[in-house]
Amino acid sequence: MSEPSAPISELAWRELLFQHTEGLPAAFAAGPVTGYCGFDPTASSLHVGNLVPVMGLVHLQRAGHRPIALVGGGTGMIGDPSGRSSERTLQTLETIAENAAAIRAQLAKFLDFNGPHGAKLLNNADWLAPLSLLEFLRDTGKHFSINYMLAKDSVKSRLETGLSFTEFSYMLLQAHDFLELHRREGVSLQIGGSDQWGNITAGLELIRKTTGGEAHALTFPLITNADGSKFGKSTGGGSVWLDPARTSPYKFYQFWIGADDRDVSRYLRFFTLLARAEIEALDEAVRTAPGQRAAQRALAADVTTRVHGTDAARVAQEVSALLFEKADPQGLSDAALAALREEIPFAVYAAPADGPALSEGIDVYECLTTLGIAASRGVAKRLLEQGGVSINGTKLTAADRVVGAERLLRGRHLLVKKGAREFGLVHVPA
RNA sequence: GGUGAGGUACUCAAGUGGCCAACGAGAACAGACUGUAAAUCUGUCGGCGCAAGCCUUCGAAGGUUCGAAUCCUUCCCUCACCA
Repeated sequence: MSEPSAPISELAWRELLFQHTEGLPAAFAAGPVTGYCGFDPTASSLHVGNLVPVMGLVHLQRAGHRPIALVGGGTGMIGDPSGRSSERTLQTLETIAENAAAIRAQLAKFLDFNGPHGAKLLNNADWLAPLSLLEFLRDTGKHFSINYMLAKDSVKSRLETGLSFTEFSYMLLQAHDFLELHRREGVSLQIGGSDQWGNITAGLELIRKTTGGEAHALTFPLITNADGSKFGKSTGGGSVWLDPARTSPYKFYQFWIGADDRDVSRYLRFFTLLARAEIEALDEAVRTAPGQRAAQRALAADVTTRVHGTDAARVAQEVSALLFEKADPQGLSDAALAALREEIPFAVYAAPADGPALSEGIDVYECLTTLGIAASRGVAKRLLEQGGVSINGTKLTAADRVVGAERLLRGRHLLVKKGAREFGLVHVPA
């Protein structure tokens, strides 16, 4: 690796810099800096909204510094009031431990754990759990005035609606973490979302008071969507998770493909490691040929590959090409066919009692109704008459009510399509 | 509790004895166009049926009639005004 360089300029052009302490550029210039970022184990998976701080750590490492990801197994038991309008529900110890383990595994995909500035994953439960209350009050609490704590935005905004002593104490725990990491690992930088500024600076304060050492803070901007919706929600409204069991790689890929033209340039900067020249070329492509959506494709391919791996990303692309770009279903890979079954309605065909026997062919009405694509046979019929149905990529007419078995795809499958984007997959037993 | 108005298909809303599966608008769906965008234009829009046609619907249940969403009875519900 090259000499540690300041990631400041890199973060700046990527528009990832919200604010940082004054001495940070000098600290970066002086040599490798160890920086950390905390992740709440409130769920068993990270979601795309967590990706900004994750990428922050990645940039730190790429610039020759040493990143530490801290899973909040201890603080997760308390709950950060920052950016929250109401008290958090506490979670059980077991849930938090499980979540922490799952998040660790996801973070491992982004960071390099080998080499002189290899990343490290820590859990603050390791030192917070054994910490005694008296010890905490003497060593940490003593350094903070209530006035100081009340002045923090995270607290101030909650004075009206109410805030428990537990959540009020949160910033001290986070400060304690920072100090602990400063001592154990030589950490001198904490990064996080812009809402973390208050908590981070509490840590700087504690480090300065107890050790006289200098430490720094760096925060990222809040991600916004151009249309005013909340970033990280799928069209259905649910969060987009990194866990493939929660959000399939195909849906994950589609989330990025669907990025608004007005957002895609920023997202490329935030979430990919593409070089500046490449991203600027894609910006240009959005301006000159928005219909190509080259930027969205690049974004989706890059992020999906990093999170789910090359194979899963390829399958997601293949399925997307089939469903949205009229790719030939005959060329579908087995993996894509298997993925498809999970994404679109799937049914096993049974010849209807009053319809054509299986030997005569496959009844299209039956396929449409059992898949739930058409509410009734009458609707199915009208669809066919209007040219709204195609099978394996070929448009059917009113005369094609029964299709021959020779049209089945590998594994005796039939890809049924209604209109532009509603699909179903039928398996026809031999 | 009293008086008045009303309950029609996904929504709004016509229809007051046969021409009503029920005007019209919106939504939705399909086709053309398109960028997995938006707009626009065309078509469809209770079920079964290739069709002729049949079946089930107009708050619910009964009744009158050759025939009812439309008339009568009872019941249920909503809204408005008065107390």
